Amino acid sequence: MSKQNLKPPRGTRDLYPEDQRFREWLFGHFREVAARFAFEEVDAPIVERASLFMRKAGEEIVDQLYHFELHGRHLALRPEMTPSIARMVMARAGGLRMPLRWFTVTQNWRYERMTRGRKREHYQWNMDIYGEPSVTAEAELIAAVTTLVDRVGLERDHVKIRVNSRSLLEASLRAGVLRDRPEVFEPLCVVIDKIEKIGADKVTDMLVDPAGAVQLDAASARDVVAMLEVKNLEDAVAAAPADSSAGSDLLRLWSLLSAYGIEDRVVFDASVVRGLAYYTGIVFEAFDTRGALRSICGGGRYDRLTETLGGPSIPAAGFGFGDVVIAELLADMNKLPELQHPVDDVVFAFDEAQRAAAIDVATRLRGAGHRVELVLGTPKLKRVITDADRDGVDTLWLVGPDEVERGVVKQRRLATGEESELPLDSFAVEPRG
RNA sequence: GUGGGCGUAGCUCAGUUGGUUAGAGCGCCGGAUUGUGAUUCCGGAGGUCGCGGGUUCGACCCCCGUCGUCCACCCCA
Repeated sequence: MSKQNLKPPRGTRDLYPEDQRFREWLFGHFREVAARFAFEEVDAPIVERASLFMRKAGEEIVDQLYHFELHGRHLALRPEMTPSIARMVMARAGGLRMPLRWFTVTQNWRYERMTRGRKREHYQWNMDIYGEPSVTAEAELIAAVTTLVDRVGLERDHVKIRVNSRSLLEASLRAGVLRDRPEVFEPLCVVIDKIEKIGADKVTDMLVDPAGAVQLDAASARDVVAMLEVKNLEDAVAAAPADSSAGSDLLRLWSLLSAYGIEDRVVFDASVVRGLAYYTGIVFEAFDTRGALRSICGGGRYDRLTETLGGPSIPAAGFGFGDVVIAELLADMNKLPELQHPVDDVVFAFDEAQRAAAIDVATRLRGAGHRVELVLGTPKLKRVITDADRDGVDTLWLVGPDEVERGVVKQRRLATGEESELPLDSFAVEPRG
């Protein structure tokens, strides 16, 4: 046997019990929030036809796909969940009661460079609404995000959500600088998505760049960048063309968010456009207010995706919420939960002669829904108690020679040290779970 | 992709200006008389110094490559 590298591949993670406990805790909150909003969970294969992801996104995404040819088929690990959901909706579009609310918690893969908060595999919570054209859908989605933020223990001012409308921007540009070239709207969004990181001057340069995809004149580029710097909803709405509903949609959204009581948790930001090509309307992203981390989640309206995939036109909105950035934020804020190995009862036979009796006790407890650790060897009692205490065990069942001879089992409550003896063959068990 | 930092015990790290048997704290295992949780004390296991080459009488240390990781830039959810 030659030596081999036993580390997990770059950008992937092993999850030890303490890691997995955290993940299950987080996923539990994802699922519970989704349930409270009456979303149903769905799933899809982690391997899809590569074309599902390449169709709209272009070559850069292709480079980030984990993809391979097998028996002449071009397959890929899913980099995001949205196309799979769209595919599933399209397949049953005629029979689904709209609007439908679906959520997923899935592992996604992207072959790309790693930085803080970005790995090659990560889990993502997606919530999607299909068949609802009004911003009541976006409002519900944003409310779900804030509910999750609260549930995991973050403070109200740790996270805020930036909101913009791509259709507002698009309407303004089509009435102006893009009047004759509507097709450059998407590349323009890709450029201005960077404004937070590279600054207004560089974005202006890129918009003007004669070798670039947009090629505006200098004055138009400055106008566009000036539009993005609007941080005030009223100013943005006032600047919107009269023939667009984008302004009134934004106002409606704000009034809905106010009804949810979360108006203070969203900020209008005209520079938020999101990087994905399929967004068409409201877009939003959650960020930590210190500005130290990447976006915590992102989403928006994507009314044309099903059409783009060759299906019927179905309005849709949704978001993806990753497990990596939220974990880093919780760590930074010192809000990581302390999670124990969940054990309710420990059953201990002092000696192998009491093994059968101990197994019987454990089996009856397990039958009543208890999580029971049966001590497998015969360590010292002191050790058993110390370990059980550290795991937060509720009850220790002591099955010794003395007890068995008298037909009893000794029950010790770890929290109080209180002990009592119960009949071995007929003790009552409180149901749990 | 470019530049830089790092990689020594399960974890966090020291260390040797190149020189016999590589260290600490925490953790883990065992013990401090007979069946009860703390503290303390004692003892123990565990490392081919990321991996592979090279230089050297001799490499954990120097050089090259490689893998992993972090940061910045780049790119992008």
